[in-house]
Amino acid sequence: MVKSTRPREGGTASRALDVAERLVQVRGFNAVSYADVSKELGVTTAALHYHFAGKAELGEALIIRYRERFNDALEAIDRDTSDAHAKLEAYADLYSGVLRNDRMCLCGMLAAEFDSLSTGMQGAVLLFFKENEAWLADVLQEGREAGTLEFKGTPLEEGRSILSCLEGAMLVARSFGEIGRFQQVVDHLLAMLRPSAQSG
Amino acid sequence: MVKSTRPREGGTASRALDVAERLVQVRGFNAVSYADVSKELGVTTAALHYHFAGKAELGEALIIRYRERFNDALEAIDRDTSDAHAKLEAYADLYSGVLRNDRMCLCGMLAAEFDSLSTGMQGAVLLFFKENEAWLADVLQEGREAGTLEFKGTPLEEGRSILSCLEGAMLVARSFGEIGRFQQVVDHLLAMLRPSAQSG
DNA sequence: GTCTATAGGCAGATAGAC
DNA sequence: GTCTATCTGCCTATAGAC
Repeated sequence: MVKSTRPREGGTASRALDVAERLVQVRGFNAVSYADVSKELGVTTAALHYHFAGKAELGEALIIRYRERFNDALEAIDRDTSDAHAKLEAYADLYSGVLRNDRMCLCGMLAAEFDSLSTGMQGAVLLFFKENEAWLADVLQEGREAGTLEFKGTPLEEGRSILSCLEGAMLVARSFGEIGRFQQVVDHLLAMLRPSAQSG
Repeated sequence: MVKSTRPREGGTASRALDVAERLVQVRGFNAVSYADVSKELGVTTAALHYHFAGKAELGEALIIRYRERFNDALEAIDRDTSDAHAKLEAYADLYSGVLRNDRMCLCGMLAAEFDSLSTGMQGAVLLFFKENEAWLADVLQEGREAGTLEFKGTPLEEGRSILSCLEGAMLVARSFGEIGRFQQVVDHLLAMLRPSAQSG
């Protein structure tokens, strides 16, 4: 079960998650230590253990909060945007924002380290992906019905492709330190979804 | 400079690379230790240090050999296949093979851990990507001229998109343990390149 | 909630014998 | 080329004072 005991905003637990999130998104989970987080936080590792029983629990809390915030952002998109194509652009912008902060998507990063994670963290990562795919599928379905998006196969299949491509584009673009590489893939993907888009 | 001092096939250095390669592709570089590799190899860590000065040197040798073998495979595709579309299918099959062994692309894995790698390893990873993109660009150019492939933009841009999408598809598919997810993205990408392919 | 102190283990790495 | 032995440092984690 992926529960959410939201730590109080501004409290130590919350700030610990802020620091850990950034470090993990930049270096990877296995390259971040309790000492890294607690030092930057200005407390001892013992204090950190008071808030999170172990590194795995800290990692799980990290994913859960990331996922909740991401879902909030998706709801905001649904609220503010009606056109399906514009929703996809807004979705891609979420990723662009992460990349501009020199970070990788938290769950994309953890997907690479998947086999070395606790089962709790693994489950939380997969849940994040599933919810993203489901949201994308809904948007694609809307767009298809409204005639503003065209694609082969089912909305879920197309959503899965989009998620995979965005994660990969982040991964590679960040290595090169060239955000333009990410945007190019996004433009390519969105162009393919335009009604009657010719491939060549 | 990315030099290649090929270790003798079957020797300790070569077998060490075999073991390390598999472990890194499964767990990630930062979750693999000298002890892990040497233990599985049946030698001590001191012996491993005789062949590779440090973990970074081992890592670099890993990428260099991986890259050389990958380039050999690309040459083989060029030799055995004339149709551009078939070349792309063969290229995707290289990745499928990696995934079937429950592994991630070595350089995709290291791209996630990029910021925690030595500069030598970083350079080798980027070189791998660049060479892949260049090969893809060549194939795409051939296909466009032969009329067997259609795509928007330059061959290099399209090649970069393909590389990113394949790496991302591996990343996500492997987390779910569902190779079918990877194949679905591949089918989608290849379908988009068919001449006169309609998007919807 | 945070601290000091410390345990126990594993990391990468080296010296020197064989 | 491989070994034993060892070093130093960092890791996660805990006990107990404040």
